Amino acid sequence: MAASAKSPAPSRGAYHHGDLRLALLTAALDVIAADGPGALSLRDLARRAGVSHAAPAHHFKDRTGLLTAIAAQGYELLAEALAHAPELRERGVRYVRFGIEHPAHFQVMFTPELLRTDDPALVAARERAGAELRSAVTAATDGDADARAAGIAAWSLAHGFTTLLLTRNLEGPLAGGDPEAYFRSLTGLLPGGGPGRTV
Amino acid sequence: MAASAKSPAPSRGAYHHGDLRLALLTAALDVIAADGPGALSLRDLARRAGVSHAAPAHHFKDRTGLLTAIAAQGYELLAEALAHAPELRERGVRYVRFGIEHPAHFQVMFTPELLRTDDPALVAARERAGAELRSAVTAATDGDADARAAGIAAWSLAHGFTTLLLTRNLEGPLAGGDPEAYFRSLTGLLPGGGPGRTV
DNA sequence: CGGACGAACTTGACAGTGACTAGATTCCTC
DNA sequence: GAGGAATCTAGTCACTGTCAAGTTCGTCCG
Repeated sequence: MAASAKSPAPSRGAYHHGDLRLALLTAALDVIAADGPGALSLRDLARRAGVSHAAPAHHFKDRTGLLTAIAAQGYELLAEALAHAPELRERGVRYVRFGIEHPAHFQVMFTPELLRTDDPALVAARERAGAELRSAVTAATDGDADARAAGIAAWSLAHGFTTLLLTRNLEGPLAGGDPEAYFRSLTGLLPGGGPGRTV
Repeated sequence: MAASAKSPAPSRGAYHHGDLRLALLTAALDVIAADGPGALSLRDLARRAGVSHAAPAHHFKDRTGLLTAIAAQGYELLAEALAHAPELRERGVRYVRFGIEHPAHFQVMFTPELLRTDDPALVAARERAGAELRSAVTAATDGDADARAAGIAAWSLAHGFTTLLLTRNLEGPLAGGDPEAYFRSLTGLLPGGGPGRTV
């Protein structure tokens, strides 16, 4: 129609749809957040986007490909969220916040049987997020002998809290309160949580 | 659960199969442990047991019914594992051990969208396990004001560690060591871990 | 300017799945 | 023995992912 500039659109060319890949991804996130990865159907996504049932296969080879792309995106978002955080406790809070804001990503990232775990993009993104996690711990413990143990403890605490939260296992105790604030109070029970060691 | 008091046989009557219900459950656990709940197919289970494809429906109404039964059984096993443990740290270790020994149960128990969460048997079993968890915490904190917070911290730590372990996220750090022993060392970072308060 | 090329998408078909129904078989109890 | 419930078979339906072709469009090259 009008614009025939050589600059290819920011997100690939649009043919019948506009940006089908993006539309499929966001629709998939909606479905997963609502009913879990098991409820995901490529045909349903195609229907929502108003394209034919086989169109998704062109962007993601198959169901596993779609989920792998979501996981990779999730690790990138997580790495981004963790970066530039002052110290360990704050990174824990951001870990929890990431789970709350991106429940679909979180769930898919930690369900390995749904993914092509050797996908290069996935491996790279995961490594980036892992580096962020590790740097926070080593900075807090500052070369302590059992820095690794402290890191795993912190990760377990944040991960467990987030998981229990997303599986609706903390609704009674929290009673509608702010999860992040609650988690922040929990971190006081672990060493290295703040600027000064608390143990 | 049509429980007729006259039941003479220990494990229900055997007709064509022997004990189809049990066979289906154990086969399902194998499949889930290997490839996750998404790989579960009633037809496949029937094939493994050597019966027709519709036979499973007579024991479990549908796929969700089977998974709900597994979750309920899981909570019973967990309650049983937690009972009679001396103190909080030991219960945490047993929580981790439960996850290692019953990975399929663990995964299904904490995937609510796969279950009929209002199933009476499931609710009852969950309540039993929850009571065990709570009693361990209150015994350790002994009426402390933030006993609930400590309980959630302990639960988060054990749950997160188990989850990360089962999703193969700790293979690097642990390097084949004993997970239970490793977790036991982590609990030293939390208060109320031993007979005497450590904070 | 026009034709070739390739990417995005459509159409059609296939095997496998879960849910459902009706009917046959076997076992237990009386 | 006969009745009745538990158990299993067989067939159907709508749905799914995947494959193999076609079709339409943008772009580039001669």
